[in-house]
Amino acid sequence: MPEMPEVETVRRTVAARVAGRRIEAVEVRRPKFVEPLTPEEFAQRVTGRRIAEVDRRGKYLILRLTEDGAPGGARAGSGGAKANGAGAKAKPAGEIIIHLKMAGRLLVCRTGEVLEPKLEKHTHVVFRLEGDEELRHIDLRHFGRVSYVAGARDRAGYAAHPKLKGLAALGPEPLSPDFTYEHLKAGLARRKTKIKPLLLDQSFVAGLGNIYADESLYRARIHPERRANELKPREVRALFEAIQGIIAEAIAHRGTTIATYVDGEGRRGEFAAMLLAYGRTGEKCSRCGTPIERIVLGGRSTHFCPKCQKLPGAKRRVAPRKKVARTTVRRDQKVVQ
DNA sequence: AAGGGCCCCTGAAAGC
DNA sequence: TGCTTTCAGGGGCCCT
Repeated sequence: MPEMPEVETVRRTVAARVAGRRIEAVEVRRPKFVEPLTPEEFAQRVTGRRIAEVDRRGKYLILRLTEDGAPGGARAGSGGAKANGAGAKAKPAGEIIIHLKMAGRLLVCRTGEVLEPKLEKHTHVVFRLEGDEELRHIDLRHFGRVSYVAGARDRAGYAAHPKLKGLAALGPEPLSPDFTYEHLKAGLARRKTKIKPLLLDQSFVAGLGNIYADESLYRARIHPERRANELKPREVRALFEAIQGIIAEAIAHRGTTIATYVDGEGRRGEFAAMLLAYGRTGEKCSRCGTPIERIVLGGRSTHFCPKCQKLPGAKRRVAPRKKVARTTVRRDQKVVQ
């Protein structure tokens, strides 16, 4: 299930293969994927354009197109797509925006290459490129979307598209300079919701999905049902570092393959072996040996260590009244002053 | 604002 | 063995 590290891995592998190349033809096999455009409208807008670069925001992939004026320039080496555009100053001509949802793939294939039947059956959009290769959107679950926006590429432009409200509302990238400890602290303080569902909220932080939310909380030793605004500064700090650490490590390992995920060249990710909580129900916690538990939060399976990730309040059922009262008073006085 | 439920959709796994 | 049911999951959307 592609989350940010998987989508970033797809971005890198796809960019290295398609950046700078012209789209010769488009085949839309399932019209619903390009809605609200019709297959004809979608093909007409995209055909003949050049893929200047492949970008990413959260879990969205963005193919930036230019008019096919200048030759594609450098064939985007290992450095990725962003370095492109130094030579040719072609005009921006719109963007193809792809969300893989949970089972989507973006594969670079030779033109006409026949894949296994299951993949052929669920190939929904094919971009035929110059140079005898094609970029295929394959989705076993049919949840994904391929959208087109003209020029704009700003939040307002995305917000106007019926399928891109989420992109328009994305929060900061976890590895970007916008995502700071202070930002996280302030954001958490404003919310009373449980921390796990909040981490899945793409407008809060972009790119975390079920796997990395669980892993981040596990690493930070925070129970998934803790209220966001009740986390202590130490815990917020730990969470901040856990999120950045996990995401960076997962990208370095080219993502996590549980079932179907592969990158733009069909390779699996290697991070699954390093997961310590997600999918490890009943297995021993790597820190304390307690069996990992699974609960459901906001409709998502959630994995955690009940000993390392405690829920305060659940166990101090018989607190000595005197002490509690005194502590409260003291705290109140401090706050008032 | 929070949270529950539903929906999209298919394949795998579990149940019978 | 084979058929049927359940579940998983990203994220939008509606309702309370």
